[in-house]
Amino acid sequence: MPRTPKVVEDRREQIIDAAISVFSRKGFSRTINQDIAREAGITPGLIYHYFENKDDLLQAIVETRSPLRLIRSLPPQRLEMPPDQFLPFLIFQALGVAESETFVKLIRIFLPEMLHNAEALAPIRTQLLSQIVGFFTDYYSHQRELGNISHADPTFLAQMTLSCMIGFVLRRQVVGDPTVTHYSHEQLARLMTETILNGIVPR
Amino acid sequence: MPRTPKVVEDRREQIIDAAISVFSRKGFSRTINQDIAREAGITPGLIYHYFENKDDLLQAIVETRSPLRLIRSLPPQRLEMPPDQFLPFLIFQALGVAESETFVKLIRIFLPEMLHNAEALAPIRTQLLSQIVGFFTDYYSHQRELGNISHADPTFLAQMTLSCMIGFVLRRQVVGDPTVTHYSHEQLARLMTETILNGIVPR
Amino acid sequence: MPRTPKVVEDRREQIIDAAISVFSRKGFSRTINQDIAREAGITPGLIYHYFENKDDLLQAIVETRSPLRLIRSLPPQRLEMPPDQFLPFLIFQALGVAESETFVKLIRIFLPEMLHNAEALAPIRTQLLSQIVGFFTDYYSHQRELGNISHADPTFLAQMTLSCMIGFVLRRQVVGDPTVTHYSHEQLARLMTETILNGIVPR
Amino acid sequence: MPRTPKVVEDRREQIIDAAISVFSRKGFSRTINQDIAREAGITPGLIYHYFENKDDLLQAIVETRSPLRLIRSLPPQRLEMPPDQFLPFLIFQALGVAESETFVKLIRIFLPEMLHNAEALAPIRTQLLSQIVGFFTDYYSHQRELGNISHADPTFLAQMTLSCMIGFVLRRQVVGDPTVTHYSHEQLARLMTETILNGIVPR
DNA sequence: GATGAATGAGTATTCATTCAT
DNA sequence: CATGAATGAATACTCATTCAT
Repeated sequence: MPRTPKVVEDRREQIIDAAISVFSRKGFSRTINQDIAREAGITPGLIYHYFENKDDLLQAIVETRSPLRLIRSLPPQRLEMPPDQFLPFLIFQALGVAESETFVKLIRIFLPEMLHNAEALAPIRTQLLSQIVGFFTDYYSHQRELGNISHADPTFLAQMTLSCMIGFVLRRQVVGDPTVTHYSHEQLARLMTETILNGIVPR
Repeated sequence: MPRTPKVVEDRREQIIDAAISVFSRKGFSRTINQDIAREAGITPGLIYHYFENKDDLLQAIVETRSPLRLIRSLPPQRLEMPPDQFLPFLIFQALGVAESETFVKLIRIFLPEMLHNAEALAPIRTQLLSQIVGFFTDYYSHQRELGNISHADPTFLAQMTLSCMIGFVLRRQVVGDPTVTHYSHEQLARLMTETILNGIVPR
Repeated sequence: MPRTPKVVEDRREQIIDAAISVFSRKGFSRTINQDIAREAGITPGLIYHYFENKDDLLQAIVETRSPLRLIRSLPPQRLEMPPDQFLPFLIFQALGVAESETFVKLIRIFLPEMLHNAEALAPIRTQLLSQIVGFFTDYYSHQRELGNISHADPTFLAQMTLSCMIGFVLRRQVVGDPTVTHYSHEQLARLMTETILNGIVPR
Repeated sequence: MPRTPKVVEDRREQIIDAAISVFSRKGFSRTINQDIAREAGITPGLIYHYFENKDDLLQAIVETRSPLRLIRSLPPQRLEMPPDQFLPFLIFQALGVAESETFVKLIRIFLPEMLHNAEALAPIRTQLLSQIVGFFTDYYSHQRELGNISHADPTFLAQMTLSCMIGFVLRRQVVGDPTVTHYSHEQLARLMTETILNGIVPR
């Protein structure tokens, strides 16, 4: 069995992992190749054996570590579950992914680059979020047909659910807002669900 | 009164404004002093008459253009208004500020720097958001006492309202998510309010 | 009177002169910026104040030191002189230019680059030589009309005269062929003229 | 007889041929070992089994592909032929060699290196040209004794004939001068001979 | 013999910062 | 105040060469 391809892949992976760590810590621009090489335990020249240049390395991160595939882990068979059961479960799961060490690293890399290096990260902008919105919209539409929810506009409801989670994750993991870091995932899932379901007007 | 100090102030302001424009467009690291000078219509050397160095210029932006003061525009006298009147008004106002050209520029500068240049932006993290959360908490607490809302935890409700708005603004202005950019501020204010007030469970 | 433009021009010229010296000695590829800077008595970074990059510096040499203008020094009023007077004079003058220190330096730079960096030196290839050929053709045509020469094809005669001089200069200055370096310009002019005029067949 | 040495020779030849192709196209300095390896269908490391380093490979080209041996193809037995028969034949033959694909490649390699990498190519400079000059000198001297030519200085006549051919070849193959590329070898041989024989003064 | 991953010295280029004018 | 030439340290990237496999 061939050994060479395996080695190549491993070293490439290793450099990508090292780059993710350093980029997420110092940012893409502030990271020098020596940082990546040190983290990967290699010399800087070797990076260019596997990648055209620094931008290509970033691109490789986007392509091989893209959170796009995470979407596929969303459970389509649960569309039948009513919101009071499904939302806590889904939010809890989603927070688990979005606040995992790996995912947070990627956010810390992609978010700034999305702002000032737009073209490199177009797929994330255009695909990732619209997939998630689509998933939520499908769920809410289905539940509305079942009579389980009353909301007039499933698409906006999807947008709002997603925005709300993004807002929390951003403040907790990116901004480091000290006023929201103390909630557990369980608490967040329960409190968000409750609010979304019942609203705030007394019944 | 001497004229010179005034001129100095003006020139400082002019450089700060130029820096905000360029930083927000290209990012702090990718901006070179020549960019700022060109935008300000001066030469690079002159920047060093008014600022110690590039970091000091960023610091000056934080100090003189901090959105902290925007909070003071929040209308404390309206605490008595019931949520169905106050929320649409407040959200509409908040979106007007948060999605104003000036504010968006600052977000585009501060968000990445907050991630990878933490110390420089500590005040924003620690003060700005907690003030807003405080404002919302006060409002919701008061309304709860008035019996206008039923929510058990005014603080979490404040957190969620804020996260939701942040999520929307981030996707619209920073990520450029094409699935949410078509809503008008009026629509967003109305739809968000409706959802927050009534929830999604049929009554 | 403004001083700045003058200084800028001088420094640019100085760098170009330094580059010509080093390029002609070591060749373009083998010359590092530190060589040029040392020769010019500056630091390498300053080169980039005046030139985009190394190729741009070569381009500047082509444009500002091009031997194209030397052609204009060819004496058009002498077209009437018969070949036995004109050729020795012209060849002597041409050798004086072509074997001047300045011109030889340029040949040593341009000849290799013409081979392997073609696009940068297109003007020299397409303009310089055709101008010279044109000059000779005009002269020989005119002399033929005057009955002073019998050659059937003035254009080929022009080509041959030029090729002959180029061949001598190449061997003397570029190849360093030891078998031709001992001729003086006067000797070369006299011997070449004699051969061109009379040929080698006994009359 | 062992087979291995033969293979070694073949592989060496193959690398030399590849190097000649790439060097002549891109120049020695601009060629990287990967270029040579690709052209030869091998990997870069293998080059170092057959050559010490890049310079050694150039040296091997000089030694094994030197055009010095081409001289031996010059027809010594024809010294008796009068110039009006011999010159057209000789020039035609010489052009055929000098403008052959192989020879032109070598010129394109050696000419630049001769300028900026002098020591490596000393033999070519000192031997090749003096052999050719010697051949011509012998011929012209002999013909002068036979009374077939009147020229006073056979050595200079040899120099001039050679320079003239070199000038043509240089302009056609190296400089790419568009004003001389249209002549056929036959035309060149005939026109040059005619001019050398008769000169341009009417008889 | 052959590979190609790995090294490390070298080099072009960038750019914040200084400072003489 | 203002300029912009000048510096020099940093840094991305290249490539000849080595060597374990």
